[in-house]
Amino acid sequence: MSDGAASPSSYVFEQPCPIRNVLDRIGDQWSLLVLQSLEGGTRRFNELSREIGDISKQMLSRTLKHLEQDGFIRRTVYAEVPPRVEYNLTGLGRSFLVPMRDLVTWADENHRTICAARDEYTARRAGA
Amino acid sequence: MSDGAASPSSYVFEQPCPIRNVLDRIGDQWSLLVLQSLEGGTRRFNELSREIGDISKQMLSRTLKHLEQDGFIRRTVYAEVPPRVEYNLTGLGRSFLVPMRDLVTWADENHRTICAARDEYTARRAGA
DNA sequence: CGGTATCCTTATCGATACTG
DNA sequence: CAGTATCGATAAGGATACCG
Repeated sequence: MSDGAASPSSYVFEQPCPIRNVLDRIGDQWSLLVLQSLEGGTRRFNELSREIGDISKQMLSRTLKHLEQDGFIRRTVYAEVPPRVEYNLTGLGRSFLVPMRDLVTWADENHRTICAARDEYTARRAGA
Repeated sequence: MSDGAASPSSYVFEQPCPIRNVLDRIGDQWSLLVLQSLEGGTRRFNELSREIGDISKQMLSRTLKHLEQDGFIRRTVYAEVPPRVEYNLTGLGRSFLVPMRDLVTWADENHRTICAARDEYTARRAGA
């Protein structure tokens, strides 16, 4: 606070906001799942597809491309037949998972409270 | 559920995943902005609208309803003319912002690296 | 195997007119 | 002031055929 820079939260409302720029990317349906999967080690395209389960090839492809583009993951192609492509986390990707894990933990610890709040809200509307 | 159970990340792939259920809600375009704004204290509808700037009335209304429904914020109606409605954070909402702030800080600290990675990716595709 | 291109359906969102 | 209802544009997403 007292150091020169403003706190990060002070400019989340600015129009090209760097924080929103970053968070919007990983806030999508699939990025977190892919990252979690890769945390378990190197994975190939179809391994990821099977592990995540309900993701389409297109979305997996896009998500991987985005993550690679942002430097979260590394894509390695082996000149073999049949072709082999491996994905794994970069240091950046790994470092991202640190604060992310706290948020996941929070969600885990509070989802019951949240569900209860939703039910209560619904009940109030119905009963009122 | 958390006691003695597997780590939260172990069931992010399950179909009705509580973590995704929670994170999908606050991962939208506006929830975080509204929460950040309310962190500054009690706000009224049009105050939020002005502070966030580029949000439509409809989206603000929906976002507020979702956040209220999930127990992140409290909506207080005063029986006055003209009508006055105030929004503020609940304890749950406040507690959510703790891990969220770490993620925002991470995004703030790493957005340059990410932008550089994006540029490099683009350059590689163009130059290759 | 590891994707991309295409088609089509559905969800999202902004603008705005209207209500209490 | 504080929203809700309706409409239309657009983007996201799934299914799948096809390519290297």
